[in-house]
Amino acid sequence: MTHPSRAEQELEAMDLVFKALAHASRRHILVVLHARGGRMTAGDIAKRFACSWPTTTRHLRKLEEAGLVTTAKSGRENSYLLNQDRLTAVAGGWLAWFQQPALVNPKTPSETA
Amino acid sequence: MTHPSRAEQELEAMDLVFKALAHASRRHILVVLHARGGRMTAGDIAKRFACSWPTTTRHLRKLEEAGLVTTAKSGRENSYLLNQDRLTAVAGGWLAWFQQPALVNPKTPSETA
DNA sequence: CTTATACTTAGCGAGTTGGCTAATTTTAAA
DNA sequence: TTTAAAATTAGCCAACTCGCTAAGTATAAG
Repeated sequence: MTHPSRAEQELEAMDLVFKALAHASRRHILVVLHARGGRMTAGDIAKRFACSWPTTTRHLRKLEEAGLVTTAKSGRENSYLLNQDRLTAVAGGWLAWFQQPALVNPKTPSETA
Repeated sequence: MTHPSRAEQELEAMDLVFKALAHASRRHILVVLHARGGRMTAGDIAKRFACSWPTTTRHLRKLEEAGLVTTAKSGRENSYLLNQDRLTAVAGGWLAWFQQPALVNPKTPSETA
């Protein structure tokens, strides 16, 4: 195949989102970013965390790769913008599955495969 | 300190849940489990996945440690039960944060620290 | 031009993850 | 009692994660 299908891209995208949410520091960054109105410079974010600035940069990179934040450079400052819609759409979308009733009968009499 | 505080326990619990959700196979197990009514044997789960049975067992162990499934042994079969409430409470609870308005003014004139 | 500021990139190292096969355990069937 | 089935545990290994420090880049200030 020459290119991944749309469905494969979405699965890959979802995987990046959940992997991004797997670390407490990254979840924390998103919360702080939201609390501060959805926009902060890299320095303001780094200042608020115990880990070193390069470590924070790498966390931000993963959030960016997952599409959960975008960057906007201006002068020598680099701002990060929360992509709230994507967070709630992807993670919330997956989670919403579990509000739905089950697809099949829990215990069918003909329990084939 | 002799024991972790309640808040620390909850943070630790949330971390286990999000780490459990970080792998596509584990998310898939939860979805299949829900679709089949919330209860399946280890064998039925293992059959539906490409990876080996021991690998699936380990995924199930992580889901169990996160409190997302519980086990019920009966004879030589081991059933896994979906803990749907915990999944939606913990993951959904964190996500719900982002439906709330921001805590502080996005761009206060006195941009201190 | 030189220096400081704001960040990122490079690269190291300990620890974790996730795949596998082989071996073991437990219970049911013959 | 022997054999088969269901599942887990043990242990190996390559790959990834995430912390760090040091070095580099780009822009603004002096």
